[in-house]
This record gives sequence, C-alpha cells and structure tokens, in this order.
Amino acid sequence: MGELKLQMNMDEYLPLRDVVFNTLRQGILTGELEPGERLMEIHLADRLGVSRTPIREAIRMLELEGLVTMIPRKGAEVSRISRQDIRDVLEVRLALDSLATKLACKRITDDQKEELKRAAEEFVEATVSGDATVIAQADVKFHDVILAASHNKRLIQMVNNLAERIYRYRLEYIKDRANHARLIEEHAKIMNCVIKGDEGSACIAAEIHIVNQENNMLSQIEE
Amino acid sequence: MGELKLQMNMDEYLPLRDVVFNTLRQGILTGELEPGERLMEIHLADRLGVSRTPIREAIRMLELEGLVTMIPRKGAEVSRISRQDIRDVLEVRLALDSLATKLACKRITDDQKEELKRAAEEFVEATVSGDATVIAQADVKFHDVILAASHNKRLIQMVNNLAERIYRYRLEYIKDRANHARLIEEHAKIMNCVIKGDEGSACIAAEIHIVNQENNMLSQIEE
DNA sequence: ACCTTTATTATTGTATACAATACTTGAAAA
DNA sequence: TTTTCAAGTATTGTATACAATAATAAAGGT
Repeated sequence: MGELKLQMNMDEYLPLRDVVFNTLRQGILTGELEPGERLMEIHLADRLGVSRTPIREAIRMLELEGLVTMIPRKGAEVSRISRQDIRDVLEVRLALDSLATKLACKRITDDQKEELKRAAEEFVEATVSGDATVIAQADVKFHDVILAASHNKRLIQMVNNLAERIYRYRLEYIKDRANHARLIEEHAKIMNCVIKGDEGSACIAAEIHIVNQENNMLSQIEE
Repeated sequence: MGELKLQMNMDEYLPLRDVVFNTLRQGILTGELEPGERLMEIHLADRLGVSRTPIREAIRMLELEGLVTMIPRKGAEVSRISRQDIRDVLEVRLALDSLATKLACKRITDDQKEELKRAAEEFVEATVSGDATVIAQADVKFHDVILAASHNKRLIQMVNNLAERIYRYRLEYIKDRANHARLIEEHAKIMNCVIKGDEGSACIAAEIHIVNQENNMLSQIEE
C-alpha cells in the first residue's frame, strides 16, 4: 500500500513550478484572480507554501501564455482582456476550428467516430441534467474529439490556447438553457458531416456553430 | 553625454532573463544550438556570465514557445523537430496566412498600402543584390506588412510563432535563385489583390504562395 | 496648507546555497 | 568476461540571501 502510494507519487510527480502554474492558471480562468490584479511573488509564495523560485517560473510561463502581463521592475498582473482581444481571438478561432473540422473529416479513425457519437450523446444527457459544469465539460469533450481527429498536434495546442482565453464567456453561453436545443442540433450536424467525411458541409456547420457562439460572447462583452 | 548614456540604458533595460531568452532563441533558430542538444544551466550561466536564475526563467519561456523540451529531473534540450511537426505547422500556417490576407484586404490602411508597395520593391532589389540575409529580411518584411494590415494582434503573434519554427527551411527556399522570379510574381499578385481589396483572389494567391513554399520545405526535409 | 525632499519600506531582479535525484565510473563477485 | 552494486559526481529542483529599484510616508521648509 505504501509502495503503491509511492509509485503513485512517482507518476504524479510535477515540479512545483507546474503545480503553481496550474493553480494560478485555474485561478485566472475561473476569475478568482481578476484582470489587473497584481501577482506578488512573496504573497503567492506564502499562500501556496513554496518559495519564490517556482512562483517566478510559473509566472514566466503564464506570461508566454498571455494570461499575465509583466511590467518591468513592477511585477506581474493578470492580463486585462479588452473587447478587441476577444474579437481577435474569436476571429482566429473561427479559422482554426474550421480547419480542424476539415482535417477531422479526412483523418478521423473509426474509434474516434464512436467516441464522437458517445460525446454527442453525453452532451444531450448533460443538458437534461442541467448542471452547468457537467454541460460545459460535455461540450469541451465533444470539441476535443473533433480536434483530436484532426491529428495535428500544433493545431490542437493552438486551439486549446485560444479556447482558454474565452473560457469564461463560453461558459455563460453554454449554461443558458435557451441555447441547448440549437447546440444539440449543431453538434449533430457537425458530427454527421465529419463521420460522412463531407468536408464542405462540415466546415460550414462548424463555422455556423462558432459564429453563433461568437455573437453571443460579443454581446455579453458589450454589457 | 553621461546623462544621455544613462537615459539610453534606461530605455534599453531588459531583464537578464529576456537577454538570455533572445540569445538562446537566436541560437536555436540559426541552428547554432542543434536539436537534441542539452541545455545545461550551469554551463549556459558560465558562458553567458550570469547566474542560473535568469537561465532557468528563459528556459521556461522557450519551453512554452516550444523551442525547448523539458525532461523531468533531466533538464532541457533543444526541441527535436520531426517531419510531422513541420507538416503540422505548415498546415496551420496555410490557414492563418490565408486568414491574414483576407483580413488585410478589408482593413489595410493607405499608409500600409504604400508600405506594401515599398516592401515589394525592396524584395525585388534584394534579389538583385544576391545577399541571402538581405533577401530573407525583405521577404519577412513583405509578409509582416500584410500581417500587420490584418490588425489582429493575436493572429500576428501566432503566425510569427509558427514562422519561427520553420525559419531555417524557409531560408533555404528563399536563398535559392531559381525561386526568385516566382516569388516576385507571387508577391506582386498578392499585393495587387490586397490593395484592390479582392479577398477571394488574394486568399488564393496567398495560398499558392504558401503551398509552393510548403512543397519545397517538405522536399528539403525528405532528404 | 502645500510642495519638496528624504528616509523607509516593499518588491522585483539576481546570485548563491542547499537538497534531491539521476548518471557514471570503478571495483568486486559470479 | 560480464554483471551488479556502490560510491562519487553532475545536474536539476527548491529555498534563501543579497542588490537594485520603485513606491510610500514622513518631515521640513516655503
């Protein structure tokens, strides 16, 4: 038992910088750490029970992810996201999600087709449950399957990075029951096109899906 | 005079981590640091005359840029780039460059149109000079103008990041005199379409331009 | 009362010290 | 001769110490 736990620790081993990175990242994405909030090293170090070194390294990583902004000799702060930033992200995401869908049509494996069907079903079930977190997870899962089916690692990484930035706004959209029927329909449409390998229709379906999300997010922002 | 120098130093101030980051980045891009080469902290620190701290932070940044790969408790090495990686990058780059061109058609300013004309001319002049570095710079400049004309910061950042990865292969392509005539022609075509605001034709021209580069790079890789 | 200047403090930037782990070399035994 | 074990070494991971700078507060002069 102790042996097993030790083994588990070995598998779970993460440098503290990565633990800190994940923690801060999560905090920023959930909004616990607000845009503009200063990230002071000693303060964070004390709170997380580590030294400044891993904190600093995590901040360097968050900086390159774009989640924090450095001000020289002043320190890091949670990046302020402007409406224009969101528009920029959505514009790129539309192109990349469309690409992912196109590639998925060509390259999806039989296993992934099954996985996609399952993901679509689970999304429907999730909407019934009504739990926002579950719904959001199911939606992410569905898109992840398509993304994975593109078999392009770089693309997967880039889309995930973009999705991260608009996570909170997407969540609002997905939570709203008024959108569920449409989401289910759009998922079904995309799924069928991808499984059939109909690139043209799949791209169009995916683009409609994204554009609908976009419009909602942009109107959220204009509040 | 001393005053002025002090002022300059203030402007030029960069944390050591950024100096190290740029140095290592340049080394990797030029091939001075070869793929698979280990990056040992003390060794680098001694060579660059700094302590391990800025070295480590620079490595964290390079890691997120994808230029180095971490092996837990083993350290960093220059990322090995597989043929598949290049294919993945090119696939995404095609989509993003096409998007950039499309957006440039809509948003390019009059100043940028002039700049684009100048960049195209300077590329022609550069090919006459025959200096590989000058040609490469002129080509980068041309594409940078179009990219800037997209007025999408995120897109600019992502394309630059992708371009970074294939820099060396692109250099080979651009250096080859046999390609110059075609490059000049393609640039002219793209430029005219963008200035006219003809999105459809501009995208097609840009895609042809990229595909030609792609084919060359991919055949380079298969050596 | 207000501005300026100076002292203090808080915070980042950098270097070093210590701890833990993985690799290497050499010797001893099979 | 080969294999295994162990000691030593090299290297990363983490913590702390020191230096430089910027923000703040207090004191003094006008």
